[in-house]
Amino acid sequence: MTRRLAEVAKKVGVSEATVSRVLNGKPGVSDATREAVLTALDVLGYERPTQLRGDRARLVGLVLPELQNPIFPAFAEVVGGALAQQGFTAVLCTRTVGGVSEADYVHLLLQQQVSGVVFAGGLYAQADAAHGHYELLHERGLPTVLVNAAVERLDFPQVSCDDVVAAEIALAHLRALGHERVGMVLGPKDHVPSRRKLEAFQAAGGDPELVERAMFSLEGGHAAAARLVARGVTGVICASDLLALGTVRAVRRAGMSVPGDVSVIGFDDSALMNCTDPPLTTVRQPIDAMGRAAVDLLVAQIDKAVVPADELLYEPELVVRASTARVRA
Amino acid sequence: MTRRLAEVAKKVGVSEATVSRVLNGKPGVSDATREAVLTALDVLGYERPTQLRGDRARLVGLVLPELQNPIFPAFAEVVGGALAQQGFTAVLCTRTVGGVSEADYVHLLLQQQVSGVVFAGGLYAQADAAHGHYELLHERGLPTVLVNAAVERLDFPQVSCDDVVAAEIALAHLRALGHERVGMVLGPKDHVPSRRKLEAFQAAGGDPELVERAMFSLEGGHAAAARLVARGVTGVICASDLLALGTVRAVRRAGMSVPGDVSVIGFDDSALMNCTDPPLTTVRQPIDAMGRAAVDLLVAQIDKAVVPADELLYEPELVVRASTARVRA
DNA sequence: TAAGCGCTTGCAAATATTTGCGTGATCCGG
DNA sequence: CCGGATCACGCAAATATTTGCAAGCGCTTA
Repeated sequence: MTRRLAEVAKKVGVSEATVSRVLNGKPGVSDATREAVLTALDVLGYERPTQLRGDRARLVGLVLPELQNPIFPAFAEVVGGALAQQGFTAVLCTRTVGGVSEADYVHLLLQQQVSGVVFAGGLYAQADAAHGHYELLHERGLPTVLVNAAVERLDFPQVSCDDVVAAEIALAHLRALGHERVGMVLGPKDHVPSRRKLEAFQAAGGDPELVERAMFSLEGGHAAAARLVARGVTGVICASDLLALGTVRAVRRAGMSVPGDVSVIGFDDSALMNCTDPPLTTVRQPIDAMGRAAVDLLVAQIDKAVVPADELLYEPELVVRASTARVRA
Repeated sequence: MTRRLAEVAKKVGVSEATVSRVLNGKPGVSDATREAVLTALDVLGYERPTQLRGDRARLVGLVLPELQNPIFPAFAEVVGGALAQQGFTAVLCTRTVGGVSEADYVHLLLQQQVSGVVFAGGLYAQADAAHGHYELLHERGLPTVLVNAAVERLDFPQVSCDDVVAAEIALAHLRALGHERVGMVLGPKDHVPSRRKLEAFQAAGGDPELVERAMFSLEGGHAAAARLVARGVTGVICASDLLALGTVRAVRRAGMSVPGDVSVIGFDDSALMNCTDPPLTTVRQPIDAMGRAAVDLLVAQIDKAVVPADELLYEPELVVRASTARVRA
């Protein structure tokens, strides 16, 4: 099989130079010609030399809801590193105020011919309306992994932190310290991890009356926790560290102290939570292991392996610092 | 099949010039003619030729040294958002342990046919060795902007925070509080912003003997600050908030308190620095303005405008919180 | 070490698109 | 019905893009 490039060139009726340019994605080739060459390439079964050549770029979309919460950069770092080791590059997609929506990003990634997509902390805000783009991915057979973002109806492989365990150990910790009136500050109503935590909380005997919802921000946590504090809770379990920090602020604003009057537990154990005032007791997600698993699952799909659409549950662990204490007598 | 624009022109019975004007939305075409051309365009399935770099891959590389320091995610969010508004997508490139090097990322981005690259906090660690990939970008004429990462020899447009002012206001603040023995914790020796801060510090009468270097991490700050504390400083200016947090830790480890015995000033004003213990006095970089400026500069280059390779200096401001206090009598 | 092969690349010709300018048509107010 | 202003549009020059030729490069083989 000599002159492979020449052969293709002949078939399309262009010069070798042109085929070469197409192969390397060089500019200076019209779209029509490029298309023709690409087609001929496939027809002749030309084995596209390694890497991204004319082939799908070795890009992977990493869709995150935000970067404000330190857990997401941390996760991006893990996933980005793991992907790099496998020869992929992460395309970071973050929603911004007035910016691009998650669905827009999916279209964009599709256009960029990404090899796969990892969603972390997905689009809960419009749980019902906006599943269209997930289905689109599914139809196109594009490798996809969901992290902490269970979308029940679709069967993508999923990697999650076990929210049931998280809620249980948090509640158990507070109970062991003698707390009876324990409240919860969760994310939006359709945020699946929050919903799961709520269920576990109730199942363990938590009072569903003492549950507040908030946007995932410090300010949101502040507002929600203020309502809880007004109702006399002595312990608060939060769905993120940021919410916990907001809760601390709300407690203080009410003239009380953490953990003197109210104990606060966060979730994630994101960076710097041991530098806060007070150092935050929190439930750590094993993001390192989760990120790696997500990448493994994705790469397996890209390599055409059949990956079961199961949900891998990772066990969280309690990190006790100084925002929880024995309940005041 | 040739003369595609001509073909359309013939079909409608107008000149190529007119079709061209319609295509580009130029004035000087009657509504009726415009309509006719537009229709013919659809009928013939005309596809506007796309010059590769402009249209095919509206990607922009965003190269960051890490994501651990909250300033980088914050910056990524600003830049990503600004790019999205202009119709570009950010490809996040972060160095990771044992992962891809900055030079590797440049090659990768080049292969991806990105429209441009933004470097933030660049490759100072090998100031002399590793400029090759910058030169490569320069040769290829790829739009590039450097943020806080001055590379003197190359002429890329640059956006930076004014380190001289930063050092001056930090030192002035400590002096005003009566501090005489003020030390500095900087980044690696060839980190340009650190070098500039050092120069300004000395120029303002700071003692160059009381300057320590560290890797940009909390632990690095801890180690460097410990040496300073042992030499009896009462104030420490740090080159990042993370270093400052490490410094706080070092002070406490030495059995002293912040700000009671030692005042600490950070740099960046990254997120959550008002939740730390103590809330950190720090020099704020206007990252929002800087990120936007970087994107504007980049897009201008992509649009073929001539952008002067100047360095835009942004003025930092002091944010006084609770890690600085009057020197102990 | 030379020769051959497969591919890449500089260059210039060919081709396509945009734009400055002028012409002729049309529209108005005398 | 005329003169002048305005506008759409084509001509052709200017500019940009596409493509083939052939030289060049790096590799393997003789």
